[in-house]
Amino acid sequence: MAGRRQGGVTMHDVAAIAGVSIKTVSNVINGYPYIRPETKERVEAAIEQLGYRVNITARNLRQGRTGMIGLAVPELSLPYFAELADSVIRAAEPHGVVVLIEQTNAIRERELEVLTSARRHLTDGLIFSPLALGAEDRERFVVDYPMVLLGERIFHGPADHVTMSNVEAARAATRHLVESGRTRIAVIGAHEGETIGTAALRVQGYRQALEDAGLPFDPALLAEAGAWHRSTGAAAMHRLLDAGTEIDAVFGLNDALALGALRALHARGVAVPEDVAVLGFDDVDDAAYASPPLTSVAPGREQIARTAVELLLARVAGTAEGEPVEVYADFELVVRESTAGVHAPARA
Amino acid sequence: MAGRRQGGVTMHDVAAIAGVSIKTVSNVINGYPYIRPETKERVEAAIEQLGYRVNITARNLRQGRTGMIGLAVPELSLPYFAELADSVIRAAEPHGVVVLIEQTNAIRERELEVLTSARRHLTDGLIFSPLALGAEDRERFVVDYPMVLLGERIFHGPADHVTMSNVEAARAATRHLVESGRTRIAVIGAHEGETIGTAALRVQGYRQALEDAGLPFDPALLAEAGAWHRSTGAAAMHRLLDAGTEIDAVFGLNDALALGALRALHARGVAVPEDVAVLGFDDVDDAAYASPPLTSVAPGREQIARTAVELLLARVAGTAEGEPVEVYADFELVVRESTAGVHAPARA
DNA sequence: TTGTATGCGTTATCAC
DNA sequence: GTGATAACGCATACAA
Repeated sequence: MAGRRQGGVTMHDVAAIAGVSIKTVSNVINGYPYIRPETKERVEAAIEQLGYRVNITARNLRQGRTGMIGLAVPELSLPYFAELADSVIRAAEPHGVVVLIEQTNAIRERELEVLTSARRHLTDGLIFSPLALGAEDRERFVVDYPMVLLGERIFHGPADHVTMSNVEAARAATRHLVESGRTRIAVIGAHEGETIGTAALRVQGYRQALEDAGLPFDPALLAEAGAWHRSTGAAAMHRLLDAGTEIDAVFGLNDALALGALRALHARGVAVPEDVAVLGFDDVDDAAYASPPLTSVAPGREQIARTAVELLLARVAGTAEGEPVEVYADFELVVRESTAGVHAPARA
Repeated sequence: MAGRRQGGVTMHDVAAIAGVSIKTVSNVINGYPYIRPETKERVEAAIEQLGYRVNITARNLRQGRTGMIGLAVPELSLPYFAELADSVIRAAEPHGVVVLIEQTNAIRERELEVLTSARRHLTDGLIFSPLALGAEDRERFVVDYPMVLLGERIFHGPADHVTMSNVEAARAATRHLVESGRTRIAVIGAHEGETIGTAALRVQGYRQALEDAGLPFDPALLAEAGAWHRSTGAAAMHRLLDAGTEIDAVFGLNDALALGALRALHARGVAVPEDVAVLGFDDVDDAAYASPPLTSVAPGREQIARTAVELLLARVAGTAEGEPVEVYADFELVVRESTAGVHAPARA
């Protein structure tokens, strides 16, 4: 018995029972309009009786499409990507498309493998959020299937790209801190020497905002954090405090970092927002429930997901052709308690 | 050009270039040992030259297996399920199996749809964590494909089942609170009138622990929360505080509820753990980074994922037959600051 | 060691 | 309106 699973009942069986040809069964299933009602009923009865379900694999082979798209992200344990995956699945649903999720763990080899895997033949297209590959790998992204890139690793690449205005968003976030009287704003999550990627763009926005306000830029306020997790955010915050650097605000380059910093500040008895304001980026669900609730930049996740799915499916359908497009999703600064109040300048 | 994507190069093309038959190409790809080295080289060269990749859909149709399993969960935005999905994907990987995630949003119709969808033909089996369906739907779970159930909605059902000892775990958690001197322990997330499901089991463990300690059970300490989100946890906590119920500990039936309660306590100026201890369930990543860090029950997520995948694949391969099995994963109480210190009884 | 031929379960192209 | 029949791309029994 260990062989015949999944019913094994085919269109032929249905056709035999209904006393019609296999083509007619197919017609009924696919909603072909010109069928005599009684024929249709007979077929439907047979389908019901046998518990028949179409074999999608066979249909896929025949049609050359699978109704699946791939989504490659670092890992679902990271709330941002879990929420992104949620949004992508929801966005694909109305199109009758399901999502195959692949985790790369931000490992270079795995990201390369995603691009060339035989699985690419199993999906109609790929939404890819690389974290390890970058501009220097540009030619690896030249592929023969529809792809939409997310994030800040590749710009003007060979594929459609959905991203957000990181520089502008970070600038607006920093401006918000400046406007509430903060002058010694630390940044957690910097990647030294990097000129491309999320960190670099957000630091750039931060510096622009300082410049806008006529505030000096102090490198001592930049704290490194390779992986953007809470633990690294907390560690970086501790380092800043240990170094005795004067600080009245912290800009975590993502929420995990900011929440980690929040935790460290709390542990050290630093009051938030009274002594130090904290601001994050991504507006994950957690942000609203931190103590105090975390001010954060909402990157328009739903919009990013929807846009990515639509761009991808348009390429799949062949309705979109030509040059890759670049879409910037809208962002919004969500102000909460962690940056509340007007601060008296550190040095009067 | 909007038609021929994905190369469209087949084994026939490779065979033609290599000057061999399609069978030989197939042999090379599938690692058939008895091939003359020079033949193999020629084939590999042709594959390289044409950029050929096997069409998995065709292979699937031929072999009657897809190398995919389905994972149906409420939603990935809930950290517990995001982390579970992560673990399932990782557990499937060494078996060369990928995971198709479907979200049910805990909606009854969608959970039923998962069971009967044509997509079931696309996966070799299903790992299903229902939240809306229950024991009364037992016969809906009688299906003709391999399935492993997760959670606490169905016991002794028609499919393999991986779960945890909710009663024991809740009992151990409550005992921990009792042992640190707490006597007025509120529970957040109860589902009134429910006798089955996660909430009922955990409340049962809570009551057992009270009984063990000779403490009375006070219904006023049970706070309802339909959906187990932070917002509902916070709301329930506020209701308890508003009601003036005397409380020196809170047991959130999951971490989201506990974190919401933590937030509410903080907002009301109640000190944790000094005035009120807080304890959660699931040990999601957030728990360790709350303020204060949240004591929680770790439900053995990795073990659950691994066991589920292995059970499922054994059924798929036909190496496991016979009656459904029921596996209880190990749990562990992770004690953190939110329950620290020994509390002086509320009433001396 | 390699080639030929058949079928997996659909959909599509024609006839009828 | 409906029915034969040929693909879709691969794996495999059977030959050679």
